[in-house]
Amino acid sequence: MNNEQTYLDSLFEKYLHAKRIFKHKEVLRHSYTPKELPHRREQIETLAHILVPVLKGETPSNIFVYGKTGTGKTVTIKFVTEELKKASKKYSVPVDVIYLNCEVVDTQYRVLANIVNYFKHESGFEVPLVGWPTDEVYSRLKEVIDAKERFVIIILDEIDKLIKKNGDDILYNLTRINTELQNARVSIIGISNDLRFKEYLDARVLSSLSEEEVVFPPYDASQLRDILEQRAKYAFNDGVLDAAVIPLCAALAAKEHGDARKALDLLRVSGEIAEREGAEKVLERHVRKAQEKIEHDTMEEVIKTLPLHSKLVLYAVVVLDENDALPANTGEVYVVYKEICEALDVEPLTQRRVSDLINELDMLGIINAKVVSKGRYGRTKEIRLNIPAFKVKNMFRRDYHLQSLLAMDFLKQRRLFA
DNA sequence: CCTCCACAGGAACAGGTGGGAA
DNA sequence: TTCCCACCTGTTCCTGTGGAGG
Repeated sequence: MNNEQTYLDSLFEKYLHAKRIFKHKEVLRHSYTPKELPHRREQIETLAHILVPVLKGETPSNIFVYGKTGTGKTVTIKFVTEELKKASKKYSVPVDVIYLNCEVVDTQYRVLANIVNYFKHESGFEVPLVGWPTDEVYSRLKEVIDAKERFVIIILDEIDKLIKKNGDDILYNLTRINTELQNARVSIIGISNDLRFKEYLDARVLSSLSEEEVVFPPYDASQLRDILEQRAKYAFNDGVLDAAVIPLCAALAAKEHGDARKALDLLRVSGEIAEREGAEKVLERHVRKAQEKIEHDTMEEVIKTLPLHSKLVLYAVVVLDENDALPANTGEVYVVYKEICEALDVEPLTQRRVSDLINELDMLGIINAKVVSKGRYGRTKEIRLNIPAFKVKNMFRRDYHLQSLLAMDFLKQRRLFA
C-alpha cells in the first residue's frame, strides 16, 4: 500500500468518525426553539393566562419578565407568542408579534423605526435607519399600526440596555399609545436580565409596564441536566455521549447562575472537539477542553476588536500587573497610559475619557474596576486584571500598533516603577 | 465632627460620519 | 448639490462624595 492510499484511507476514516458524533447539531444552538421547554411549565401557564384575553378581543396587560441570562426567557416568550398566533388564526383575531432585541435596536429611534418597518409589506413604505426626526417616525408608527383592527404585541428583549442608554421616554410613549389609537391595541412585553433596572423607570411607566410580572428563576444542576438530555437525544447519535458528559456540563453551567445557554454551548463545543479529534465518544476531558476554549475564544474576540485606545489602556494595566503594582487606581493607570502613547507617538486621550474606557473594559469583564474611597487619599477606582497578563500579550502580538510595543519590551526599558 | 483628597461621573458642546430628502 | 437628522467619540468644565486623619 503506498502513502497516497494510506492518506486516503485515513481521510475517510476521519470523516466517518466525524459523522458519528452529531445527528442534528443545530438543535444545540440557542436560536433553536424546542417543542418542549422543561421546567418552564409554570411560566408558560402564567403567560398564557395573561395573554388569553386577546382571543376574546380584549387588550391583555403589559408584561414585565425578568431573570438572569440563560434562564429561558426569550425562548419561552417566543414559544408562547407563537402558540398565541396559531390560536388567534383559529379565532380569527388578527395578532402581530414584533420581537426586538434592544441590544441591537438600542435607541428610541431604532425601536420605532423597526416597528414601522415590520409592517412595510402591508403599508408599502419603509423608514430609513437614520435621518428622520423621531416624532415623525412616531406619528408614522401610530398611523401604520392603526390601519386596521388588530392586536400588536411588542416584545422588547434586553429592555434594560435600552433604558440605561436612553431613559424611559420610549416606554412612556409606547405604554400610552393605546389612548391615541382607534382600531388597534398594543401591549408590551419587556424582558430584562437586570432586576434593578426598575429603578431607572418613572413610576407611571413602571406601573403600566409591570401590570403583570413573570419571574424566571435560574435552573439548578438537575434541571439543566434534563434540558441537555432532551436536546442531546436529537443532537447526538446514540451512545456517543459518555455518561459523565451531561452531568458535568450541567454542573459547570449551574455554577454560573444556572445558565442554560452556557450549558448548551459547552455540550456542543465538547462534541465539536471530540469530532475534530476523531474520537468515537465525547468524554469528560472534551468538556474540560471545551470550557477552556469557550472562555478563551470569547475573550480573544472581545480584545481583538477593541478600539486602539482601549487596547492601550488595557496594556497599561498589563504593565502595572507585571510590576506587581495592582490593584492600581485611575491616576496610576493614566500615567502609564500616557507614557505608552508617547512611546507610540499617539495623541493621548483625556483622563475623563480614559475613565470611561476603564468602565467599558470592566463591563466586558477584562478588568475589574471597583470604586473605593481611601478617605484622606481620595475616591478612585481599584483596578485589577481579570485574565493573566501573558494571555493579553499573546493576543496583542498580532496587533499592528502593539507589536512594536512588545518588541521594544516597553516594560523593562522604561523601568516605570524602579 | 469636619476636612479635603483624588477622583467619579454628569452636562454641554464640538466635530465627524453616514444616511435620506428636496 | 445642500440641508437635516441621529449617533458616536472625545473635550472642557463642572459638581459631588466616602471616609482616614486631624
